[in-house]
Amino acid sequence: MPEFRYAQFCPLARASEILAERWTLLIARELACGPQRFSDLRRRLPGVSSSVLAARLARLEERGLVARREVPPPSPATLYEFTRKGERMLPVLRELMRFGLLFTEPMRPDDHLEPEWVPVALEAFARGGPTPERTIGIRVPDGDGEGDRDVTLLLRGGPAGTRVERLDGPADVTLRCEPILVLALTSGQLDPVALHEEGRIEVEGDAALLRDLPALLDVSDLMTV
Amino acid sequence: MPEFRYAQFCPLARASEILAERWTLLIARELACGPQRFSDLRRRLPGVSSSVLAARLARLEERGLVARREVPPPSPATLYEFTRKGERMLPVLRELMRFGLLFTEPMRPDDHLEPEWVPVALEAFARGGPTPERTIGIRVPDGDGEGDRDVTLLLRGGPAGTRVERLDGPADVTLRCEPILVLALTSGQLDPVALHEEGRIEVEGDAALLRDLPALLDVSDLMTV
DNA sequence: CTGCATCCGCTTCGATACTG
DNA sequence: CAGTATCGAAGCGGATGCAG
Repeated sequence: MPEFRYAQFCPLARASEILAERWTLLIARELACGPQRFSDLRRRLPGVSSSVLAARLARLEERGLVARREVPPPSPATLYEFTRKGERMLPVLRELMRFGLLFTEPMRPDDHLEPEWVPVALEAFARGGPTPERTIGIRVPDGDGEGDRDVTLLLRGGPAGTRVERLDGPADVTLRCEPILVLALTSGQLDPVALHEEGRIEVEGDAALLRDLPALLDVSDLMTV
Repeated sequence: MPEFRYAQFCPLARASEILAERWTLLIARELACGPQRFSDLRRRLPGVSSSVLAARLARLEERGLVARREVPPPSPATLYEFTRKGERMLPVLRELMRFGLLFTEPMRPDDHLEPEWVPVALEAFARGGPTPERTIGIRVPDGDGEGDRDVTLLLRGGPAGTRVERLDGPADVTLRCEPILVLALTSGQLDPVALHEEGRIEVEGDAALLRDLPALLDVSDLMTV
């Protein structure tokens, strides 16, 4: 299995050899959602071929960025997960997400959208400076087979910036909506009060508090110029 | 000219479509050194074919990330440079450089090393927290045709972190050495006093002050675990 | 079922040659 | 100097096969 190399003594070139191949960064994003099986990854990455996925995982493992863990019976499986070294990719993913906001809209006809991407993305967009002291809960339906488990997160504003916690809990206001609406709401493109009145989102608490969403995140800044 | 697309509504996927192709990130690094001509880029990126370089530049221009500027006679040329939008790539380059440090050593036999990469890399490694209040000058010889112009920079420690200025000026101590030694010196792998005694580096001022280099930068942290 | 390996047709890449 | 043209090689997506 040959591997491409740039003849350059430069950390950027080394990073590009490892990460800048087709699918590799998206595999990393999936692992940032937690350990995944081979078949999970195939389902969550429509279009990837099994041979390429196997090759990428093997390469990441060989580099020490990803480890496999065998889950014993009754439902045996191989889980792929980040090593400590692999977690070093997370800041890279963060900046790529922030950069990519410039090109995210419009949605394209066949675009897939995995609910679990929402918390990972919002972590990347969390504002660093002081933000309004609000706790906003977000739930997006994870409708795999109508099991209707929600992906949940808490956005917690504060003087040291916004923190994202991937769990459910008490909040000043809680929003439940399709993942496709999260970007428009966090950027301020769509008004949560209007959406609530139209019945396109579910809100527990005062929907007007959701107008603070853009203040908690860098989304609107990152989507312009 | 077809373009690859991931069928995913996700900023990371969009960013990967644009940046995670062969050579694109390295082209961006060159533009981070300043405007460049087509032939500059070819020389600084050994191995890139003219057709791929042209295709990448065309794509970056079409995305609004890079602009061309015509320089009028007497020495007419086309310069490629970042747009404001293109400068949004810089944080991505920064994190990739920081990640890539894990895989930078060892140098490979045919590795090229452009002196102008040094200031760009050190900007990426500048420590954010309080650092010793020292000003350290670094000069690396840019021996293109023995013109012996140096690439110069100042590393300025302070309570708000280390700043990197790409210019010459007064410093507590100034180091002049081959670019290949900069990584070993800034990570603390090699001792500047010993190197100075061996005559492998030139120093103006007290060579012992160069032992503060690792404290000004994140290099040693980023190269481990 | 899961976790791949193999084959095939298509796209992309690298090297060289050539042009305004 | 700034690219385009060409062509063999490598990489990729999709389908299929197969062992545990």
